[in-house]
Amino acid sequence: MFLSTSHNKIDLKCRVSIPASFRVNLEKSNETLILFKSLQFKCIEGTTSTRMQAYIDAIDELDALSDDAFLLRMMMADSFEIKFDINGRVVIPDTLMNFANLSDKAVFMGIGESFYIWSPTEYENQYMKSQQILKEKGPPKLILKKN
Amino acid sequence: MFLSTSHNKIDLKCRVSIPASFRVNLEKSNETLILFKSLQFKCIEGTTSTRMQAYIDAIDELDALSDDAFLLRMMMADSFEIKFDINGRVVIPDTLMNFANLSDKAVFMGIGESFYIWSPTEYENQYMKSQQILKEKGPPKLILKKN
DNA sequence: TTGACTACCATAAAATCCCATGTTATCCCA
DNA sequence: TGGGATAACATGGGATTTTATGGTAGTCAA
Repeated sequence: MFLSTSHNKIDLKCRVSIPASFRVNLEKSNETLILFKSLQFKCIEGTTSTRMQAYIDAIDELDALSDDAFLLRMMMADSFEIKFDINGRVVIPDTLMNFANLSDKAVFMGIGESFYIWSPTEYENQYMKSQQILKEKGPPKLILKKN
Repeated sequence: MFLSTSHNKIDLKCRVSIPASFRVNLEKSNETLILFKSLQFKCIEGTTSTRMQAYIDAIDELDALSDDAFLLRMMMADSFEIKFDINGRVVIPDTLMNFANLSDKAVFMGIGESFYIWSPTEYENQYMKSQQILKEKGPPKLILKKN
């Protein structure tokens, strides 16, 4: 489970510390980390290799000529298997730095099975948006059912 | 089951004792504790990791682009897996301290499948409100389902 | 030989662990 | 049923370990 949010610094070599709790999560289940362009937002998404494999398998279920399959294959092409250094840091590939508009700060946001890496400003925007939706539409129906 | 109410002190390191009965509850079922921002109130909600995992699984069931999925992901970002120290205390993350307006005292309120942590004043308000509603509208029409 | 990349070392700040203590609740036996 | 003994609980403080992050040295390839 990837939970919680933290703000870490990106140095001149594009190194960032992955939050310790995320790292532990990966280590416990003996998973390697995959980073890729989010299909929904201007941010990087991180997840386990197992979950990435599930995406790959899902492509085979689709019509091979469909737009969906095409997009998913493109996503794979912009995915990176990432290694940690001894201190729990990773280097963010240039492509992803540019895509997510990252420079010197990164916001890590755990969303359960995976996590997002945002630029601070983009994170701010999305957070505001969620508060707005919550205010207008109330909590997800799922929550009310289970309570 | 989380039941009953208790008032505990928060120290300068943001540590609080989780009421023993809540702790026993978690230990018996071998659960870890998750704390997160309530989507309904200005308080912290505590629950088991199993229950949180159910929410996470639910995200994959939803349309990934829907508002509900978006809000649930945001909820994960404001959730924390919490460890106990040897005395049954936890540290409340800064984000949650601020959100629930906590400083030196916390009110723990068991509500069945989860529990709330309120600031004393906010707790007072909500309690008053419930008494008021009870007085005006009478007791809730509760229908117990037979299994 | 230079430039990019990787592995490793260093350090301050923060989180965590563990011991100590007063207080409250529980037990047990007369 | 009373009351002392015992255990459980809530809380304080200090020692220790992690974590995030800066820097340096080594490696490989163009």
